[in-house]
Amino acid sequence: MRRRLQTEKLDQRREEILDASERIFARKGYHAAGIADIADELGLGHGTFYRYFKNKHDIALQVFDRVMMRFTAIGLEEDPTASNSIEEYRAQTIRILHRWLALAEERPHLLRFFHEQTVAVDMDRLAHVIEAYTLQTARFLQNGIDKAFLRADLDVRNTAEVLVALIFEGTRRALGMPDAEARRRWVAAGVNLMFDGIRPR
Amino acid sequence: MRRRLQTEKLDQRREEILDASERIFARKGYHAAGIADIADELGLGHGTFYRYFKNKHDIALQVFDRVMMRFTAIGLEEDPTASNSIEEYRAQTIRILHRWLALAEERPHLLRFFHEQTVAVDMDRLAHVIEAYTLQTARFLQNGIDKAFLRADLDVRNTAEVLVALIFEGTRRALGMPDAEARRRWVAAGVNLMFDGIRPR
Amino acid sequence: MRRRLQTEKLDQRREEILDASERIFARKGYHAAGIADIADELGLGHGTFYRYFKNKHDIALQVFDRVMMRFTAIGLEEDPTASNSIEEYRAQTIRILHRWLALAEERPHLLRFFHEQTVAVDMDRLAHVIEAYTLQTARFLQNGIDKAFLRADLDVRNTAEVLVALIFEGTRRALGMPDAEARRRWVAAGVNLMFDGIRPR
Amino acid sequence: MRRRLQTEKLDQRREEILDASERIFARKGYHAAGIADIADELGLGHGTFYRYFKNKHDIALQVFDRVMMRFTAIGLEEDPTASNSIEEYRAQTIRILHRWLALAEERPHLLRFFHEQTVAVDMDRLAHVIEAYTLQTARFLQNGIDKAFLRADLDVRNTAEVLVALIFEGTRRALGMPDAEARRRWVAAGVNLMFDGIRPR
DNA sequence: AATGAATGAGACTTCATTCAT
DNA sequence: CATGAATGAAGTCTCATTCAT
Repeated sequence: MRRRLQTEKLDQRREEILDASERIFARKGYHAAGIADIADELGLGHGTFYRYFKNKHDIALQVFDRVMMRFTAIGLEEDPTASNSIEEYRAQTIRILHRWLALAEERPHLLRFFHEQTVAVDMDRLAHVIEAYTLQTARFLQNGIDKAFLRADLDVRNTAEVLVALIFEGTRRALGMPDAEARRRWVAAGVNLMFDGIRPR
Repeated sequence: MRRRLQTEKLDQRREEILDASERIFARKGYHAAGIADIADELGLGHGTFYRYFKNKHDIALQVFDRVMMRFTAIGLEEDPTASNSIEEYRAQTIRILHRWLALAEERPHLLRFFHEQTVAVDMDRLAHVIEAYTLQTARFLQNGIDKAFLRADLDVRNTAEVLVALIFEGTRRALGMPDAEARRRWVAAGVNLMFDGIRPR
Repeated sequence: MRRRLQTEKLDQRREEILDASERIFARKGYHAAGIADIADELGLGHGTFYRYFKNKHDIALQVFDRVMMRFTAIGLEEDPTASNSIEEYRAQTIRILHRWLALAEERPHLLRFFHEQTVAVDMDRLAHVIEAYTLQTARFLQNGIDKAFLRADLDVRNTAEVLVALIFEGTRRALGMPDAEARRRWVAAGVNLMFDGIRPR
Repeated sequence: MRRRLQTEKLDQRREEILDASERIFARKGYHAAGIADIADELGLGHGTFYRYFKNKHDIALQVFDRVMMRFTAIGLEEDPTASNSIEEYRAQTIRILHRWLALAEERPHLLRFFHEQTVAVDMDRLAHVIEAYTLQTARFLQNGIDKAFLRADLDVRNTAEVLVALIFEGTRRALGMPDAEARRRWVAAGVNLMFDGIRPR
């Protein structure tokens, strides 16, 4: 029991360091961020790091993973078979995107990781996250085809990839936008394109 | 004439260094790349750089600009008012995308710059390129609306942004693909989404 | 208390580095002296410097200031109004000069700073020290005139400057002399000149 | 004869480079001055130097020697035995000092060499010049003693050294002064001190 | 004889990591 | 466990000097 408390305390400190690193990495980028910066952010000695993380790259990796997990959770917690009509799927899509936006608005620095930290961490790591997201998106599309509310001739795999690309790059842009209203219009334009394309009906 | 030859030779050396730097930066990223790496690539002394470029950042900037220019040229050399029907526009779009792919296939490392060098060079520089591309895309869309072969209710500005996001992120993915055939399928899926969306007609 | 001890230790190390730098700068001059030389002198890693001093120029400045302070202290700690007769002033002058000599003999490298480090550090810094010394000397002269043991027609300001020039340049020469006896004769010749000139009485 | 012309032309170029180097060294100091600066000053390629001078240090040495020679000439061209009275010697002294000032005023950069280039060139070289000057000054003093217009108990050698120190350091100061009038007053104060000291008669 | 492109030794500086306290 | 002083590898940049043209 004593041991358990000890461990919890350690885990808490570990978490604090991860939080601080997340902020610092987002603010300055991997290379410009120094271990000292993170230490200062917490008022710790920088030697203390090395009790919790092997080295700078190790911290970066874990920060990256944690950020990724937050975003992937949003997509993965939706049931790909829940929608039974195009309207439901459209609503579900918008719901997911708005959750992304909400997370990004709440923690504006998070999204920098998708794109700027790619060099620092394993390229493979990001590829893995993207693959998971693509598969999930494909499940949504397949569900629509099965239930005949999406075009039967859809190239599921590639279209899923296109959509994921759109989501990732889109959210990056979203952060540069001045206000929530602009972001919502952007999402609307994206969803319209996704569902109806640019050709007149 | 003597002077002219001299200058040409210098320009050639300058070009060689830019070429080598492009390769090295693409291979290792800005931070990991050392001046020495670039020097070795050419079999030159590293001091030679500083006869042609002020410092490391200066080289990075110029490499970045050169790469950008190649890609932007592709989009900007097409006439946004050339298409008079949806079929023509579709063909034009596919033509542009295939030119991007061709360039990317020919020089596989180029596209890394769009996304990984953003920290190294001015963020503004990339923003500027993207803005130019977005405006050009908007012209294409407006042309289609004017000639009634695109949906009249299109949010031109935001849709243009969405499409540019799609192109930039899409081409990045394209590089990770195994073969040209896969890339072509990806482009097809993208173009289909762009023109017709996922809803059945 | 713990903190206090820590700080003292740091200050001590800072002082050691200043001492070593003083020796090295005096031995080789600012430009020829490398950070590595100073590090070696102390058996430290050269990185250790940068924990105590911003950069090479910063060290030079502080060494220079410290050396200056030692010499200026000698002149400034005497009371310019203490002497009431020419004999007393002569004695006071000799006392000051012998203190300079003693300091120079004790630390033979110190005086090089007055003349050889001028380029490295701010020219203004030396000018400031000299001005302070000149003013102090002028006070001595004025005291003598007021008490009528010095010539009434003395150009106080300019004569003070001449004397300071003599002291500074003179002490530099003193260092090149073989023995203490030679130095004392030099000082005697200087003081004789100062008080009585070369014209017979 | 052809050979002679050739040689003259070379000597002329050599002289030009020495002139330019003198200006540049005086302006920036030995270390900060680059071979390129001197080359630019003349509109020459910097490789051309190495046809005339072995290396940077070699140029510095020769520039230094040339500058020294100009100043020493002033003192050495006067006859130490010419004066037969204290008034004549005083006039002679003032004449020499005013020639120094005139040279310094005409070429304001020259005097920097006495003091700031000491590190760059051999310390011995300057010592040699100073020794020559001291000997000459001693001859003047001895002449005065022999002819009984100077104090018989003068320590000739040391007083000569003191006077030379005064001249060298004094002229340095003179350069920092705002106008010719200020310089003249300084010289007057110096000469008064030299002849009569500060004690009232 | 003149040039200036190329060179590389050498100097400075940073910062991730270690380890004695 | 925490600390932060010490370290030195690694990287950038300068500039005197050489040498092919």
